[in-house]
Formats: sequence, C-alpha cells, structure tokens
Amino acid sequence: MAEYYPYKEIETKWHKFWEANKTFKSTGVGTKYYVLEMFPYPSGYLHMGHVRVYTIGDVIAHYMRMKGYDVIHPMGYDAFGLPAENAAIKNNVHPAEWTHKNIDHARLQFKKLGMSYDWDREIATCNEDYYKWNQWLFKRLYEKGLAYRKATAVNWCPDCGTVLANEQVHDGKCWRCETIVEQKELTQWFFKTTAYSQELLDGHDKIDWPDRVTLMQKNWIGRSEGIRIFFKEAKSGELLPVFTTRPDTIFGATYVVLAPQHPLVEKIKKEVSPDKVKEIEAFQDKVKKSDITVMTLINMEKEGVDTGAFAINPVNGAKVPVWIGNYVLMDYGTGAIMAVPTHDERDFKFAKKYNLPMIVVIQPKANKLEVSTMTGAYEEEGALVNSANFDGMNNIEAGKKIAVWMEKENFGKIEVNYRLKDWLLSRQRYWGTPIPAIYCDKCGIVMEKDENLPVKLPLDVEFTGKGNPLEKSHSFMQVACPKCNGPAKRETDTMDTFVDSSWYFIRYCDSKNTHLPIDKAIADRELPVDQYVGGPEHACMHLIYARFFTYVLRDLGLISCSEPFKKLLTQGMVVKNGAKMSKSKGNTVSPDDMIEKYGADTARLFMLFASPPPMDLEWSDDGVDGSFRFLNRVWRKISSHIDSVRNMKSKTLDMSDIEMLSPQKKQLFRKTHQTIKKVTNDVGKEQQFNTAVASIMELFNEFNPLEFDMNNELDKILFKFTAESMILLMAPLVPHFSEELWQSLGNKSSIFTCNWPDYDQEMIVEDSVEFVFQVSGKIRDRIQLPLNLSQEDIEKTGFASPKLQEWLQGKTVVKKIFVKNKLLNIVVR
RNA sequence: GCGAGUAUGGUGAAAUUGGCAGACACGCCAGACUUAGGAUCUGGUGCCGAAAGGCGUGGGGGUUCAAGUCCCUCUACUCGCACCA
Repeated sequence: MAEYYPYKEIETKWHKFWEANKTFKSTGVGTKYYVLEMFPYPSGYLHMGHVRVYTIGDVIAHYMRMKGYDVIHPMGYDAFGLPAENAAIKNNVHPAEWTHKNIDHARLQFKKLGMSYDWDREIATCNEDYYKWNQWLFKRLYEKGLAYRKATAVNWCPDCGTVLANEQVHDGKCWRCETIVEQKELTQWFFKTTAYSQELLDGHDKIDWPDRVTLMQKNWIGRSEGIRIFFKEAKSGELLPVFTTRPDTIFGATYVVLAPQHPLVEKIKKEVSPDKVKEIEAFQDKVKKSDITVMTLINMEKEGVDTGAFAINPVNGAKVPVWIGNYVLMDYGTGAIMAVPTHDERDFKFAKKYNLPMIVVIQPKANKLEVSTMTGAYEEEGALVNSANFDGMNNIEAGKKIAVWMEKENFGKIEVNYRLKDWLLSRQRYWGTPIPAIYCDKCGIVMEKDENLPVKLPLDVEFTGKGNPLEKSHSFMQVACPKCNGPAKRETDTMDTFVDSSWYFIRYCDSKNTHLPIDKAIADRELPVDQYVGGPEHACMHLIYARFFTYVLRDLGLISCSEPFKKLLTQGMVVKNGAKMSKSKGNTVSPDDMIEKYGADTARLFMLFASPPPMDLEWSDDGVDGSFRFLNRVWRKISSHIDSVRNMKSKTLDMSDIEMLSPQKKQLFRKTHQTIKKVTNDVGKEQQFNTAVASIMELFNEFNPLEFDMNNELDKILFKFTAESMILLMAPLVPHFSEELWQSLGNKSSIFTCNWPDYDQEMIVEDSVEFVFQVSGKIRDRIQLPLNLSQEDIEKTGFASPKLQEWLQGKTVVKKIFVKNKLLNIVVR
C-alpha cells in the first residue's frame, strides 16, 4: 500500500488548533479588510459549487491576513425560503427543524474544509434575533414612504388555493396537482427601489466590479430617455399617454396598443358595441388564463384585438385605431405604446398579422421605401418624410428637435424612464419574516409597535400545501390594533428572502446587537465589504437589492457607506461532463467523499488549479488525483531533510553566497524569487489562482530533482529558504498542509500570523534571453543572447546566422523591426 | 423575445494585453525500479511529413512587419430574465 501524507490527522489537528486559538477572529486593530462570500441557502448538504466559492474567498482572506490586514471573514445562513416549506409539506417536518439540521451539517462541512471564518459573528436569517431587524427596517421604510401596497398579478393555483412561485409552474400547470395556473390580482407590499434608479446607475462608477456585471445591471435598470406623448381617446377626449424613445417616428404612428389591464380599456368598453366588448373581454380573459412565468411570455405569440376605439395623435390630429395586446406591459412606461410598423420590427410583424396601416417616415439614402414592397421594418438612419416641417432632416437630429417642439406645444413631456420595477416583497408563505403590518377596520394599516417586535412565526400551523398556513393560525391572525386597541387582523404575507440577504453583510459587523440592527461606529469601521465573492446569477437581483438597502440604511443614518461591495468576483459553475452538477443528471460529486478520500486541501487545490474563477470548472476525478500527488511530492521532498533544518535559523542568501552555488541551485534561488513575485501578483492582484498554482508547481519541478548536502551550510540555508518560501505561498491555498509543514520546520506560531514573503527584484533578473529572429514575420532562428543588447548588436548576430542567411539570400531588406530583448523581424522582398 | 458570456491539442487550460501559441496539469506512449502498484522516478507527446519544411487558436473577411489578442461578419453552445436562492 502506498504511503500518503497523513492528511486526516493533520486536518483534524489544525482545525482544533485554529478553533482553540481563534486564529481567524478579527482583532479590531489595524487596517480592516472585509472578505465575504455569498452565504449559502442550506437546502441539504453543501455541494461542489459551494466548495468553490468558499475556497476562493478563503484564499483571499488568508492572503490579506498574511499581508497584515485585520481580516473580517464571517459566515452565516440564508435560512428562510421555499424549499424548507416544501420539505415540511412532503415529509411532515417543521421547516425550522429541517433548516437547522441542514445548517448544522453545513457548519460541520465548513469546518472540515478548513475555512477561516470568524465564527463569533455567525447568523441565520430564520432566527428571531435576525428577522426582528427585518421587521424593524421594514417599519422604517414604511415611515419613509419606501414601502407601500398595490395590486399586482400572481401565479395562482385555484385547486391548492395558493400562490405559486415561477419554479412551481411547469408548462403552465401547478407542480403538485397539475391544475392549469391562472393569474390572480392581489394587493401586495412593494419596496420603492425605483426611488434610487439613478443612484444605482451612478454608483457603478464607485465600485470595482466585472464589467459584465455592471453592464447587466445597467440593462436591468434600463434607463431610457424619451418622451411621454399625450394621445387622446377620440370619443371621450380622455388622455392616453404613451411613452416612446423614438419621437422622430411620431408622424408614422398608425395605431396605439394598450396593456390588457390598462384602466382606459374599461372606459372604452362603455363606448363600443356589445360584440366588441365580448371580443375584448375574451382577450383579457385569455391573457389572464395564463401564468406569468418567463417561458410563457417568451413562447406567447404576439396577439391583440381591436377595441373599436380611436386615438388622436396630438402632432397632426390623425385618428388611429386603439388595440390591446398581450405584449404590452402595464408596469413599464405608461402601459401603452404607439406603433410605427415601418420602423420597428415588432410593430411590423403585428401590423402585417392584423393588416394594420403603415406610413413610411424615414427614407434611406440608397433606395426608396414603399409600404407595399416592404418585407420588414427599416430601422436604420435616414431622412424624414411625411413629417410636416421636419421633412428632409436626418431622423436622429430630428428626434431631439421634435421632442423639444412637442414639449413646447404641450403635445408631450420629455422624460426618463427606467425598466427597473419596484420590488414586490410580499410572499404568501409561512417560512419567511412576517411583515409587521396590522389591518384595523377603524385605523387602516397600522404597524406593530417596535417594542413588540419581533412578530414571531406561530407554531400552531399545519403544512398541507393548500393555502397560506399563516391564514389558519388564529393566535397569529387575531390581534388588537396598536392604535385603537380594537380587534384587528395581522398581515399574513411574509417577506421575500431577498430582504434577508440585502443587509446580512451589515449585520455580521454587529450580529449580537439587541437594540439596533447595527452600531454606527462599528459599521463605519468595518463597512463596506472590500471583496465580495459569488455567482454571476445574482448580478441583477441580489446585488441590486443589497445596494438599494445600503442606500436606505445610509439615508436612515444607520451607516455612512453608500456602496456595499467595493470589489466583486463572480465565479463560474462547477460542471461535470459539460453539464451543471445535479442530482437528476447523476453527475454530482460529494464534498464529504472528497474530504474523506483526499482531504480538504486536495479538494481546494484542485478547484483553484483547474480553472480561473470566472470560468466554469470542469470536474475531473483524474485531475483531483493529480493535485493529491503534487501535495504528496512536496510533502516527501520537504520531509526528507526536515529534521536537519528544524532547529536552524531561517536565512536568505546574499550575492556572495549565490556565486558559490552550482548553476542549478543559483537558478533555483532565482526561481524562488520569481515565483514569489508571480504568485503575489496572481493571488493579490489578478485573482488567477490557477496560474499561481502552476508557478508553484514550476518552482517545485526545479526544486525536487536537486540533492542537498546537509553538511553544507549553504545547501541547508537554501533548502530551508526554498521550502519555507514555497509553503508560505501555498498557505492560503492548502492551509492545513502548510501549517503542518511550517510548524514542523521549527516555526512556533501559526503560518497565518506570518508575513507574506517578499521578493528581491535584483535576484529575479535573468542574465540571458532567447532572442527570436524573424524573416518577413516567420521565425527562422532563436539564439540565446545576453540581456539588453542594442539593435546594432542584434542585427550583427542575426545577419551572421546561417539559418537566416538562407532565407535572406537574393532578397532586398525592406524594413527591420526590433523589439528589445524579444525579437528582430527582417522584412524582405 | 430581451440581456450577458464562451469557443485554443485527446482533456482542463496558459499566453507579461499586438511580439516564440499550447506554460502548468490530466491522459496517453516508452523506459527504470519493484515482494505487480490506482505507488515512485526518467523521457516523449498539437497536426501533416522520412526530413527540410508546411499547417494550426469555432467559420469567413479585413487592419498590421507581426493577430488567440484589434475591426467587420457568420455559426454553435452556456447562463440570467423580477415568487428558486
């Protein structure tokens, strides 16, 4: 049986040591550095995807610690949510019990992986001492007018009598009973995220995030500058505003489309024939009889119906038909659009389908457009036609002028619109934070008193899958109105779990505070998070909600910082055989098995080595083996002389010592310095852990074959210096392994209290370089030459090279390109 | 439909940002050692070719002395889309 390094013993030993010594507790002294990974939803055991994020965060935390920062590195659990409730329905176990069992296992897994958390800060969002502050903050938002109620549609299963999450709708059917899902209007709570639309955009300049994430957010917030145009309903004269970003095409508007829920539709019904009303209602009904999930919206054919009413275009008095369409959204813009089929592809298709009129208003330079021959919309630039005084103008210029003119004539109002919606936070579920609102017949909406918080989740509930369990709890529902003390009813909606995760990173700073969510002095020292790590799937929702909450807490005077996450690292998924690991595909790998078979350090090393953080990571069992073998090789090499160097002082070599070394050992010393530089840059700056690992392997490949004579003082010094440097560089990656070797080498304190190694720029410089010679861009020779030769010297060498001469023979030199210490390109004809 | 990515050997990937394509590793091949083992060590390994040499970074086109890297265009795949977290 092969001898492996004793990873099990080592890992257990250091877990105990770190825990007993609270090695990773932040000291509160010096410059703080807050590293945070997105906390897990404890739905069962941690999987490899988790191991990856947390390993990446842990490497950064260790590195900054060794760089001398007071590192804040907390962990907790995003513990409210739907899966716990599903488990309750399925297995008749209380969501709390299920959740706490999972949390306990996750905590154990974190410890086994050697994650360097400050466990004293731990939180779970389902605990009363956390969600109390959700309620407290909700009240503050309500007082500021940032929380309000309005009606909106939800997925509804009529059979279960319950609201369904998008996830619970499969092919338009309820996942449990397969009843066709409908839309239902409910009055629900919203947070006014749109109050901060502009700051959410402007804040991007203050943070160091991947461009693609800020770009996604920008698109999500969707700022568009346009104009609200005041169409009027022809019969009643009722105002029918539409929003458009294309005022240049206003003279080409040939019909108007309303969202099916648009309030004007109800008025129109009173004006048109009974047959029309039937038609309209049938259409409204059809739209309502579908769920509101994305896939449905995508697959939905664009459909509409003529209401029989007309609208007046303010700019020219044109009378255009009013339609309703399933693709016009009530909650964007004004819930109504003007259609210009000649210059918008979506409108074009719709107009063709229903045989609606078209007018060309933009003519390209090259050819002349005719409505009768058009096969698609013309969406490029051109000159305006059929546009009154604006004819002949370039459409882009004209757009601005038309908008100004319309505003002056009071035909419209220039405005900025955002695609960002207010945040619907009501959930008709049990396992979440109860919203602390009370409904009193006399007083209306009244908030629960601060001193009565938290409003606790009741225990006298049953999980049947039908209806909201909270509605059946009398002890919960029936309350006295905090204002008039009369009988009142408690809100049964709970909060979206995104509320929990929108400020948990703030609570970590002061997780035990019983009179405020956070103490301001502490917040001001510890916030913002300097480095946040998590999946890019949170680019839009979580990362916008968290920024919104930070703005709100700032405006409430609770904290001073505006942007919660200074730097963001988004890591890819862990895949196997090209597919995301999932139970249904049977391609999962259990972290527990990995730790058992190879130890946590090998699992960590493989994940860091296999792929740079932003890319997906292809799992490979053979690759894990390779990482394990590498650790074993290092272990053997360093162990070979560990007893001889244990009691000697660590020293480095000076120039005169180096001159006495063999060329290979001199090169090893240089390589060590080069590797320190490379790893420092890769880990500290680029966050490319794969290349950091590769360069440590390169160093080891030079170190491993060399023999060291333990009777020779220089050899001993070099051996110890190389070994220690390597271990220090490896410490953030493989903490147990490094701690063990470090202390075996005679060091008395934890490696994580040591300084990150420095390199000497002088020691790095190579004395020669392989110079490349090209003829007309093709490489024809490579010659090892001293550094920093002049172009003149290089040319001499080049023209003297027999290989080059062969290619230069009989040709005329046209040009010579010289790149110092790199190449000479001789261009010939 | 809208939005964001990705594409380099048999595989995971690297390339100091326009300057030697394939570092490092996996796998494979050959060998050494050996009380056969999924251990360790040594050498080889992009493709074609006997060699000289040629070809090669998803396809096509362009800029340049020089392109994986810049520009245009096409294709394929992956992810997100507001009640999963």
